[in-house]
Amino acid sequence: MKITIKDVARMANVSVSTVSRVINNSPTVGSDIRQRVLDVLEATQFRPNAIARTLVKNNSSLIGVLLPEIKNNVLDDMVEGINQVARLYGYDVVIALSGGNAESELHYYNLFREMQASGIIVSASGIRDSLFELIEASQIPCILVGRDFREKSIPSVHVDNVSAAYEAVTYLIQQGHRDIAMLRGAQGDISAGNHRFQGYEQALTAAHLPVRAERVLESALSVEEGAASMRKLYESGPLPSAVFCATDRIAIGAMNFLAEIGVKVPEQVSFFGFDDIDMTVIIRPKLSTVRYSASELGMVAARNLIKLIRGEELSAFHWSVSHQLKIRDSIARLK
Amino acid sequence: MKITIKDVARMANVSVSTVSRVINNSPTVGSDIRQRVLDVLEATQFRPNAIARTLVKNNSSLIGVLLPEIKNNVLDDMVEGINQVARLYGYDVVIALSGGNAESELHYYNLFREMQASGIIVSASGIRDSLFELIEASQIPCILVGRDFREKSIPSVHVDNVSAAYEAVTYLIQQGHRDIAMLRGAQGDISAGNHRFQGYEQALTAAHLPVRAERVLESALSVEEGAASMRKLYESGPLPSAVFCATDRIAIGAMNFLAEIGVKVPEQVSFFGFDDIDMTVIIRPKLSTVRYSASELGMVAARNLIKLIRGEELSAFHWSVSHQLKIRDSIARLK
DNA sequence: TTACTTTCAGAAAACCTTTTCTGGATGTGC
DNA sequence: GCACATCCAGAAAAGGTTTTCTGAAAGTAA
Repeated sequence: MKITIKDVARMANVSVSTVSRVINNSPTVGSDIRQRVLDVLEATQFRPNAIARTLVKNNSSLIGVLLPEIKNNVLDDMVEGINQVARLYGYDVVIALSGGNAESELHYYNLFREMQASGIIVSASGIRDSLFELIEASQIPCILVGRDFREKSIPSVHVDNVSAAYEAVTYLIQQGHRDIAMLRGAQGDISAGNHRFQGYEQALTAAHLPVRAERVLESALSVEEGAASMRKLYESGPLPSAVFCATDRIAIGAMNFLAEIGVKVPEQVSFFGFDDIDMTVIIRPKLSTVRYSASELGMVAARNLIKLIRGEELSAFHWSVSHQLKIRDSIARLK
Repeated sequence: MKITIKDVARMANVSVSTVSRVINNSPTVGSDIRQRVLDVLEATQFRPNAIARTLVKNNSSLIGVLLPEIKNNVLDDMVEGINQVARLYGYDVVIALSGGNAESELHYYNLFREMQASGIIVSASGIRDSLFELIEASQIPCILVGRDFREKSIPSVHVDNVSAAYEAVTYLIQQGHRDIAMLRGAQGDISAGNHRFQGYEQALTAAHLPVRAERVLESALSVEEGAASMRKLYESGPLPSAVFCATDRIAIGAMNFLAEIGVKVPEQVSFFGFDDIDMTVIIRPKLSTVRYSASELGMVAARNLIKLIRGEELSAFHWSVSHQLKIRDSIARLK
């Protein structure tokens, strides 16, 4: 049998209202009675039913975070950032994992809605249009993370993927590379990959280099898929002099494949990654990559979501987080 | 203004009870009226308030998962496993991240309690005694994962860390190693590390080898800490011929440190890891390690938690999940 | 037709809090 | 001693849903 506020009231010989007032630190209760209630509270280890409280207050103080998966190393830091500012403002954050599955995605988004979450943060890699429509239709505060959605009607925070990719590829060009391939994310699935591809395109074009379709391969984000894509590239003709990868994991898989067949990095092929996960400095050669702060991503998202919840004015509708190139050992300078 | 079941009832010209019955597929409503309600439901996109429902049903169908962090690669697979069976049985799973912080740990555990979660799964690495007492005191179904708690009163599922470590270290001994160091997790913090250390001790003792305190170093679970511990070991005297590490991440960090100072693995020092994360086959030499199925861990936990929730008889109180040695290139055979 | 059962929808209670409203007791100013 | 304000605690309403209870209408058997 679960203990309720009624039980506490009975045991302390006061009304339920009084108990509630003590729990919520209302000053309008005498110190002797307050102490009596406090004692019972302590003795019973009573925790108020948040469900009932949310119902009457019509406010859950809950922020839902919807992620596709967590293997992706950057998400841990991001959630950490969200947690940090959310807790500061008195919100709790709970996470749901969609497994990258459209049905799950909708299910958990709706769960957050039904749980009366105050707001929702959606990690946008892999997000489907169906979820989009739902977000736009429902009036619950929501922020997208990790994907550049300048064109859309939902506020978002992201790395400026286009610029970052542009800078990375331009660096490769400056090092003398002319035949630069790209291992991008799957076309429809991850929009960050799309934007990184745009940056790649723009950099080549700006340098009057051709963008050749056979030099651009799709790959899922995993190490294994990176290796598979690299194999395809290898088998399809002469090796490019450099490869720009949509994520570090793809790059690591690709480099590993080359190592196994005896191709030397960076002597024969140079590599550029994206994300700066911890393994970039473990593998040999150390991977050059684009670094950004995932926790900052989370903090900006949480901060603005809370503004949205409170009905405050937003300073902007889309924010980006700074990035920088980390040049390490995976790039050869061509004369 | 939020739309409620009352609004739907009014619009369909029926009572709220009838709407509720339609939503919950009660057969006791005529087909013409049902259709009328269904139409309004469709038109309004109404979602019942889960908060109110939980309050009256006294059943949330929610499983809370409390994790220290998610950078640890195995947790993703574990949650995947939990999700899979939970959804099968009609439960939703939400995750909270404690950041390995005692206060957060209690906070989120209590949040799950207050949210009337049907059950809770706690990933036990890093768990504090305060949380323990709380779990034992509250009568809400709970299962511990990832740590061997045979001695405790809370049901748990885990890898048999003692045996697995015993087998790994015994393998090293069979390969001719006599001076085997261990990089274990921090003493109090991670109990899996404790049990893995026990296995290490037992294997040495069984082979009549001494367990020398200066050969056992504590290390947090990260790559960076693994490197730091290895540096300490290196500076404290002659190198051991083999190192058994409590996790792959520690091993990877340690091996990387040796690579940087020019010590050859496995020629000069052999390595054994634990977890079989994806990077074990990427680094050179490929790391020998202990493999187990994290998703199985999650599935067993979820399955038994649901039994507990339903009040069914448990087949056991502690379960273990199978493991196997993955022998790769990080171990030299000594003559 | 009568008496009875069956079908189906509405009324109302219940779930557990918070909060407004009410009113009794006490204190204050004249 | 009276009018009034102040303080504090209890009563009750509210929040949105589910479910039991009730009862009207329709159907069935004699």
